[in-house]
Amino acid sequence: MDDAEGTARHGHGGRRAELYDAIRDDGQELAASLIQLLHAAAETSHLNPTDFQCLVLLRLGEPLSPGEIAARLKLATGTVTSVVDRLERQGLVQRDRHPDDRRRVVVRPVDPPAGDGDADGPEGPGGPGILPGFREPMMDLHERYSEAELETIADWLHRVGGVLRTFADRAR
Amino acid sequence: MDDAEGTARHGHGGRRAELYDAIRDDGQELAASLIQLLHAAAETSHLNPTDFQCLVLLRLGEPLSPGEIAARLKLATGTVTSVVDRLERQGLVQRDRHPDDRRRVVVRPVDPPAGDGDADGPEGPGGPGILPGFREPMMDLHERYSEAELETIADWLHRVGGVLRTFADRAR
DNA sequence: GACGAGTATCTTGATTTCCGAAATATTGAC
DNA sequence: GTCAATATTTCGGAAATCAAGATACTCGTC
Repeated sequence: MDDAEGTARHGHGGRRAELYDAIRDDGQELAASLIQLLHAAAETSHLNPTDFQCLVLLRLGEPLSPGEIAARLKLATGTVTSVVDRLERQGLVQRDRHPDDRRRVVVRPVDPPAGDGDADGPEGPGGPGILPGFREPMMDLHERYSEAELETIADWLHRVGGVLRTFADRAR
Repeated sequence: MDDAEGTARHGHGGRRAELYDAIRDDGQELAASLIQLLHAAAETSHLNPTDFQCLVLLRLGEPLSPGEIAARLKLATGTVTSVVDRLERQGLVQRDRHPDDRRRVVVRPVDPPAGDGDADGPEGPGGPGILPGFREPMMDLHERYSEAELETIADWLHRVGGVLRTFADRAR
């Protein structure tokens, strides 16, 4: 079904296949880099990988309950208690009881404050200093592209995110 | 690079800023999904997160020495010995001595064979079944785009990979 | 050739993290 | 008001991780 609409074998359609491969290879390389980055960032934060990843999840998304964290990180619920304990002890997160359902606890990141690390302006939602110094090179990179191209990139990113989220959700 | 310098404040240049934000937000969401996916995939592989991430690194890149793995994953060298022991015991990697420098060991993934999980054709270099069933939705997704757009995406992915790799390398 | 400095991997014992199951607290239905 | 259901925490044991020392190999120098 690859060449479904017929394009993949359209004379010089090999170009298209090349692009698929390039995107896949670059994507994999990027994933590998991300893994290493995850550990490097944890290291510099003086956090163990699990605690750090938990914190990233909270900062990049919405507040989560311990049970949710356990499900997403595939940890035992008891483990999450320890993780949140450690993060809370360091003042990085905060436990609040759910207003409606008081057996629930919501874990919220604390002090998500100033910018992306190299910017001091008010940062966007959920985007605190996970990766200090990352913003600038990305801005530089994006200057290379036209508005239309950025449109394409944003669209693609959004859709890939959807695919990945579907995958992540399915595994629960 | 088209209207390079002055565009970000060009009357309705707000559109550009919007796109920057969208790319950042979607990118972060994607990173969060990737973290969850990492643990889910480890779970289904019956591997602990560290072992799994080590395996991914080996499969997605070139064979690495234990010392290299330790540096990239920020682990003690002794830990890597255990990790590789476990992976080797399960037949997932293989230790080879370096031909020239025999105190060195190179860890190579074993049996990287058939496809991406849902494809049976010969898979590309280093791209075994890390994520079964991922190929198809991605192919479907990419059919939405023109060749020129794919060109843009591939280019962007490649360059972002470069930025991330720089970051990962710097932390060593 | 053999010696010593330098480098890479592998052991070992102590510490930390993680899991699994039972205990506690709260809700919602009957 | 009682009881089943759900969510979090506690607790002991197992596993993974670290730090430092031991071992093995290479390379430059004599």
